[in-house]
Amino acid sequence: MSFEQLKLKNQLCHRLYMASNSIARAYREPLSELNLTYPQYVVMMALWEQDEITIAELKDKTAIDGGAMTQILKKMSDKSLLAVIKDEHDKRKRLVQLTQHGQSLKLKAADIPKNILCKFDSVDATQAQQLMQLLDLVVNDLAD
Amino acid sequence: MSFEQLKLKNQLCHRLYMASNSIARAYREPLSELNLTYPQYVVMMALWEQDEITIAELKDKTAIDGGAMTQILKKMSDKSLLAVIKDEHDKRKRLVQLTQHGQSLKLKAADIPKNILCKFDSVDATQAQQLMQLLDLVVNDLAD
DNA sequence: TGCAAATACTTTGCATGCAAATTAAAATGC
DNA sequence: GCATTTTAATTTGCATGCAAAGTATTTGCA
Repeated sequence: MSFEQLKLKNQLCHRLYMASNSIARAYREPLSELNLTYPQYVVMMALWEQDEITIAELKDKTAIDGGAMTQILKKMSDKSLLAVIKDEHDKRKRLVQLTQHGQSLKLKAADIPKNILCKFDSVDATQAQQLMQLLDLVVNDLAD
Repeated sequence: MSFEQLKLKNQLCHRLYMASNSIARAYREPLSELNLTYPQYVVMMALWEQDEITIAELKDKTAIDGGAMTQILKKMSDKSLLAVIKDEHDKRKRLVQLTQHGQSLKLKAADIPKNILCKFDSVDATQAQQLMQLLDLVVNDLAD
């Protein structure tokens, strides 16, 4: 038996593993200038779109794990990027709110996506769109 | 300014992040039956293809970080899946060798890829191929 | 009304991913 | 030949990703 199905070159999962790590690595340098890790940047993007949302909503938007989210928000709060405040209507919930500093960082981050995209010599805009659509299918099919 | 480029729905990186985590999560259950984590499974696939290679070659094939690789190999060695032996020709190098147990696990793993693939209701074989090709472009463009 | 079940988070423990520092050994260069 | 550089791994420290257990509230319902 050749076990073709077990060869690394045929594994979609391994491609995703490498691509995800590669792109996260590519963001590392530009994000370090903002003193942000990649997941922290994802949280910031979510909050720049909509501020003052609950932790649960933030988890939905970012797909970041709950256990990790607590730690990430704590570190971001320590850096005065945001504040986590109680929801008076439902004391189980907590609201996440950008600080002035957190809001102002949006301007500094504005050029990052462009600077990453310019590294893609072989992938044009159409292919990038196509790639995102295919990835959405994968994510949806694997969702519970 | 709308800052479209900072919206999560436009981030290829976030799609990759979610897709990679999703698929790794999908492997978790079937792999737990083999007592393997996902990166350990990747190491096994590499060794099933070619046994008795150096750690450096294993890193190349798997794209697993060196620091992590040492830990992963130690755990796999503790589980008697493989052995790490000295290379007598070059004492800097170490060779990784599957045990009988490690080799025999290949049969039990043979059905895993199929069982994952059947979760993809929306992605046919052609799209999966296309997706892998696009991911290869991304990885290559981001390679140093 | 009162209690079990569901929610929203936090905490804990384990397994990476990654950068940087360290160690050991081999290859180079002068 | 020998010091310098390069290569191969390991070690260390930090930041997640994730499952499972724990805590505090709120809902649902009998």
